[in-house]
Amino acid sequence: MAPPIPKVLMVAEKPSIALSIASLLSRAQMSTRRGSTDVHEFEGRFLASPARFKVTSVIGHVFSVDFPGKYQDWSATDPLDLFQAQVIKTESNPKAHICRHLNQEARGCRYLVLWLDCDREGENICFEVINSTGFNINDTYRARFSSVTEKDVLKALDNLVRPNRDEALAVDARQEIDLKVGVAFTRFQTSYFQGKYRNLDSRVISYGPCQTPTLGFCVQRYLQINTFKPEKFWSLHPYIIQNGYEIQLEWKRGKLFDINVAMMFQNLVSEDGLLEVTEISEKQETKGRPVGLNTVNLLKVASSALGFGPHMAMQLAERLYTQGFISYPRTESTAYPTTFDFRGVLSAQTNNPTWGNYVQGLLANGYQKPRSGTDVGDHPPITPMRSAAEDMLGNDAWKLYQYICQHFIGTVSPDCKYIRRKVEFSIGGESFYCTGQQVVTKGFTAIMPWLAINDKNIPSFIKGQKIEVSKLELYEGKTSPPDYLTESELISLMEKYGIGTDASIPVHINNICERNYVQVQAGRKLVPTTLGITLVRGYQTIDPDLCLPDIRSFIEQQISLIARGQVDHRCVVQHVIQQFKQKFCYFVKKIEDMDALFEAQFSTLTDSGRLMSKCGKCLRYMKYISAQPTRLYCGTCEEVYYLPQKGTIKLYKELTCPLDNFELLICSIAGPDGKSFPLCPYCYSNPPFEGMEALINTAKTGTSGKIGKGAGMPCNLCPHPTCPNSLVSQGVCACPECSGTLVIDPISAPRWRLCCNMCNCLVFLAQGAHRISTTKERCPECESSILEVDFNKKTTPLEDGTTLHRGCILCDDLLHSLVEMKHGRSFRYRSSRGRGRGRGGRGRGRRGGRMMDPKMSFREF
DNA sequence: GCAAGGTC
Repeated sequence: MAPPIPKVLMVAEKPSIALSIASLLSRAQMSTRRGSTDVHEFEGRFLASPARFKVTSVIGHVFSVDFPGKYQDWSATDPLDLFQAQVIKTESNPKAHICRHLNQEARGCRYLVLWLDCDREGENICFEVINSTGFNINDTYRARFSSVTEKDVLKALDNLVRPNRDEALAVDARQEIDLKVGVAFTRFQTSYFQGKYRNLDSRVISYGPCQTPTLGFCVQRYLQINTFKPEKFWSLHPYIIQNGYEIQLEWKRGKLFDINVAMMFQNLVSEDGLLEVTEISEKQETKGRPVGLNTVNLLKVASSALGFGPHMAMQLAERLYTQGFISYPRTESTAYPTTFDFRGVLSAQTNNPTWGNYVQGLLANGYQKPRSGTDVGDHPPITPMRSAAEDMLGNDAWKLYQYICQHFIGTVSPDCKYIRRKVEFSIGGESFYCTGQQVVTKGFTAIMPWLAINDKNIPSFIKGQKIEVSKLELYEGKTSPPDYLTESELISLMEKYGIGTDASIPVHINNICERNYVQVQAGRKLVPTTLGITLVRGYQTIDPDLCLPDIRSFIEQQISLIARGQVDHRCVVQHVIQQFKQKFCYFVKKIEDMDALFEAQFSTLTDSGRLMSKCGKCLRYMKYISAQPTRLYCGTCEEVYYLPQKGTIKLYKELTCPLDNFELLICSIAGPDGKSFPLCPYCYSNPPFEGMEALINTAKTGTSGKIGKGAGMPCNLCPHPTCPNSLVSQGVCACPECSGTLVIDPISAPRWRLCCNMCNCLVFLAQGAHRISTTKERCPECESSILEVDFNKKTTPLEDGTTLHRGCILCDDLLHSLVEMKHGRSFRYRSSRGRGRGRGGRGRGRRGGRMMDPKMSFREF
């Protein structure tokens, strides 16, 4: 029997590329099935033999690096240890199950062909795929293609190479270095400064080899502005009247910074009084059409002309791309591939109401070959694909699409040509001039009118002609500081210094905004905040390298040694990590120098905040710090207690926690979906019962502080057996929507409600009742806590006009009829499911060494 | 809660 034809697995970097490659190789004769990513199958030839192809893709990196679990606890890890820590690779997107998908698709395949982007990251993803599939390197090939065109794809398949392990290892090195350096500095800074200053409004004080130099650029400009000393200058401007027009002439010397010298020239000129035309020149100038549009230039235009931040611009571009209106928006290249179908792309634009006629003209009269640009070998420049109308895209996306179209049309339009005239004059031994210009060919500026050159007419002169000075002005000016860095300028600087990539530049800018280091102001100018300025000034004081762009270039240059196979990967990582470790140690040693700057800018906890509740340790009042993250500060014990970050905090009836004697607080979240719950400030940060952390982490109350070790246990999660505020006392029944428990909201009167202690579920009870409370009794049917309701005398539903009623909200007809679910789901006793398991919870303490289930036992009704 | 890099 003939051997079965071999199967070839091909993997691309993203689903769209897999689809294109499969369509090209199969001439659209493939079958497609769904998986984690689509798989396209067809028959063809591979290595000169018949073969069956399967083309699928990853979605970017399969893995990312992290520290093992034991390093995840901030308080239990010395950041210094991170430099020596092991790093592990975990799946970047566990829900996508890409690793499993690749492994499954690889089964029964003889060969692996990797169609990843042709850069270091792509090479690294090659090995991620190899590791996920377990292919032997001898059966693994790499296709190198610079565009997804039939010609390129076929050429790549005929010229397969091997994946480049050195380039992949360079990326591994970068990942490890970035992780260790970033996380170590971030954790140290955050822990050091947070909780020390009241108005420090950032939850994380991050450091990163890209984000920090990015911030550095913004602060550098700020410091330039702040230290700028204006200087006076003077300039001489003679005026003449020629053919009835008054013209101001420019001085060849520009400006002078010494008034005496300037006045001397003024005298010379005014004594002469007669200008002589010494030179008349006319020259044709060209303003060149643009090269193809790459991501960085798109982002710059989006920020400076359209008012979209890079983050938003990329989101819009991404959507336009997935909807097929534009080509792939992440590219560095500005050169079109030789095979680019200009006519096809132009033809799609002939119906556009704004530029359709212009495009028809280009098609009829011949469009220009675009300027050469640079080809980085990634993707073609960003161009329109399908034609669109404004109502198909929405306002913002339309603006971006419009620009992309205009830019593309501009690249195949003629250059703009204009005539520049210059007339030079002499008087008293000084030279002056005036210029004018006249457009001959609008060229691409017809379609990109914001780049148009304005005509400026000057009257005609004759060489040797003498003209009287009508007025002589000695202009006094003042040098002015630069303006804040615009986002567009920042993008240029980042590109120039190699900070980030086309895809990550928006992320870094977004980061420094979100961390509250800079703010975007009108005109998309980046104004650093006090925090941003203080951080950078701190680095400048301790170790300026930390915020300079060279820190990135150093890493890049080191890992390039690996990529070129010149130095062993481990050696480089060790060397670089050692350097950063030393910098880190020095930074830690000198942190007080930075702290001095913080002290000057921010108020310490001790001198701020209003008195709130009593500390259980020293019995003195603690101060409430309302700035994020909200917390209590005990000045006597010098302790900080974090609080829920949402809602208002008040003292709760001067009640105290039976465990630690701290006064209880009540947190109320306003609004129709609001709720309130008591908490002990000490227990909230330091849950008293073992095993609570895991539970707290699953509670989606939106209120847990998530700060400090084990933060986030309010009383409604507390399993204390006798405290009247604990879950055990206040819990009523299982939440119908999650695994939590419904608890009485103690201050919800008269709109009585139960709130889930884990999710946002709300259940409204008898409205207007005087009092609703739990009792120690339990419903024999469903084990819910029996409620005691004291109805209002006027509105009581009880027949004899009495007000007191006891019952189960699920099984008691009267109470159940008064229950109303917030989101309209049914809420009733389901008798068919395993009840009576006898796990009576209330009043029960520890059993068999394990914590009592704090969700209470009536979960399974 | 932490970096930077892919992509969605």
